[in-house]
Amino acid sequence: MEEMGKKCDCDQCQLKTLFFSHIGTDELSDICEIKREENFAPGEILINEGEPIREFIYLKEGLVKLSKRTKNSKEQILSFSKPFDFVSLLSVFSSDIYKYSVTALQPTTICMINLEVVKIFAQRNAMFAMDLMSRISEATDKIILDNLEIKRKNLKGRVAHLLIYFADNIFNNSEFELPVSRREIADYIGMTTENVIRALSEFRKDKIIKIYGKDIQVLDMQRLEIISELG
Amino acid sequence: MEEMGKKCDCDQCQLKTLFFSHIGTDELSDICEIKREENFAPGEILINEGEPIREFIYLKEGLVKLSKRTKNSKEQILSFSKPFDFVSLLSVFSSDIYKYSVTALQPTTICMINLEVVKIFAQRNAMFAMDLMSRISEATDKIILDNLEIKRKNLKGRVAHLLIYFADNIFNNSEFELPVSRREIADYIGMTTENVIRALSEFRKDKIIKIYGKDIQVLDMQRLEIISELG
DNA sequence: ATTAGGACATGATAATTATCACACGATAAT
DNA sequence: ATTATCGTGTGATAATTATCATGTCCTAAT
Repeated sequence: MEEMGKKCDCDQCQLKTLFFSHIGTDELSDICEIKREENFAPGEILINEGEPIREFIYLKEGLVKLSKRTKNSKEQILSFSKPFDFVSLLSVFSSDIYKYSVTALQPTTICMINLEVVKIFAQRNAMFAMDLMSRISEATDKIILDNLEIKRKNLKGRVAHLLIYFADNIFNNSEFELPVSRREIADYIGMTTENVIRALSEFRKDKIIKIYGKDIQVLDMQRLEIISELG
Repeated sequence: MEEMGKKCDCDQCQLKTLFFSHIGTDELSDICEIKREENFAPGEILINEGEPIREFIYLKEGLVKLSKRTKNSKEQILSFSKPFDFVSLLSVFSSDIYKYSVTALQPTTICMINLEVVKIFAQRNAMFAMDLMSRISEATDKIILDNLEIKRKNLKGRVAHLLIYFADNIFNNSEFELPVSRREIADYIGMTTENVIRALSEFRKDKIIKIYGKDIQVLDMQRLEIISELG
């Protein structure tokens, strides 16, 4: 968790157009002055469930998991998020404490702005507020739709779904390094670790994927898609 | 689906304070002029998945289900909503077509306002926009949290969870008439109809509930809660 | 160097859930 | 009146998933 960025490069920020598109250049430099950038190594916790929400946070770079702890302290994973799928947005306007934890899975950079400042901006600039709303809706809609998809599949279908998700949405490559453990996959799809491992092993035996530890190579995407669809 | 309400009684509306609290009396009478009220009988469809979103809709009275159709045309139920848990909000700002269907389970009254008008209000009145955001976040947070709860439970725990939900959140009574079929319960908790029936039968045999068709009487709420928690 | 713990892996067995078959009553359609 | 359909209900059996046991490999801690 290392402090960064004194210089104001917000106008260079790739994310600027995404949800600051309705903020003028002068206002943007104001934001630039007060924003803070932070880096997190894989495994580091960005946000801890139960903490008060003080900052508005968005993902600039990296990959994170959103999770929640059950009463018997097991972890349930809600979603994985990359830049543009926002993070702190979820509970920001419905609660004053975080309902979910956020943990880095890959080296991650976030940008933080004091929440009160964002609220003032939103009150002054309705188009900005509308943009925020769209982002909230999109992020939560994704989570809800994805969870529905997973719910209707069986073990193999769920694991296939996840592999396709990483290949197509996160890495844009049929070969990638799993950024999560087998247990995390289990916590996400709602099955046991053993069964996740078994499903992966079967995919390997059926020559649908190759496995070298965390490295996955999808050999037969078509079959994986069929399994995800019918499973 | 019967047209209603010419007279402007928005200032009498119980919901007014909830999300129109930042709209002045003069603006409110403008809204009142353009709003439309509609009634739906149980089983009638308020919103059909795939339809364009033209109206901003909120529940004034009644009970609805939010659902989505899978590719093999099975129904998945996302949530049940009563007034204050908003409805059309979900996809309103993230898409221009509805991603979910909404169906009345009990006699239901909705209030509709042209979406463009609402957007103009939101742009003019930032506090109103902030209120809207809170509502969206709350509604979606509820769905996400509830689905997580269900995910970690087994068959009996899920059925118990649903019974408690109806008793405590919808009817405020340990005795109530199920507003849904056994199949709809199954579509909600992600199990088969037969197993939902079996779970209910077992609760009956164990004297935890009484069943007269759709009428349910919870005899032992404590035991039901234990089942919901541990199940 | 040794120990402890965690991630990955596999097999055996138990528990849970789905599927199929059948039945009955109510209701809608003709 | 009769057929068809749907919701409810139960039992038998099959399929799926969880649990428990065990082992290996790797890494962190001492």
